Amino acid sequence: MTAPDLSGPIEEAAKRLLGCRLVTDFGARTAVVIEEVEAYGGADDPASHAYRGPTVRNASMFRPAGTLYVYRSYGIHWCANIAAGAEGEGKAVLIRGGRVVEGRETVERRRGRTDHLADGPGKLAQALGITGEHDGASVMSGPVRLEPGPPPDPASVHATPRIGISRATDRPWRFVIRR
DNA sequence: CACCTGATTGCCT
DNA sequence: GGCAATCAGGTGA
Repeated sequence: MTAPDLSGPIEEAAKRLLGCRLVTDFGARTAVVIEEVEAYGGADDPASHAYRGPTVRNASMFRPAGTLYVYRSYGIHWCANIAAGAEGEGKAVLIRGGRVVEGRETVERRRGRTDHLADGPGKLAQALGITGEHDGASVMSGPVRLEPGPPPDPASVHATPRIGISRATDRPWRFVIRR
């Protein structure tokens, strides 16, 4: 059991995160199995926050693979990414959705509901208690941990265009596990 | 089910 | 000043 390989093409790194677990332990241990991700490139990807180079906000994207990049979306939600590729490239994988497998009661309390607990990037971050204070942490050793899991059946992995973006909409860089 | 809208904050143009 | 990698609740078919 070793952490997934996040080097190489960003789409491959993204697919390798499917089936892995994202785990936090803030008061109680909570975990999701990652079932939906999106790949974001660096200077070559107009849809990426890293497209125009490093800024204070996106600095974590340019750090070594495995660095958390947490940003605020629409002024309300937190969204969690994992930097990938080589240091300085600005590539990252947005963790868009997952299935709660540990700490369900804690998650339900954080989410304020018992359904749709982590089926969206903002919901997943809230479910695990991930906020901007975790930006820049390592998922190998920090408070938000990436743990390996059984990879999904390749036949169940579907590629679609990315959601909610207006540029580079032709790239099928969203990957979901469907049965 | 599809579609629409309000909430709310920080970044870049 | 405009817009954004969203969510939740509403309406109507």
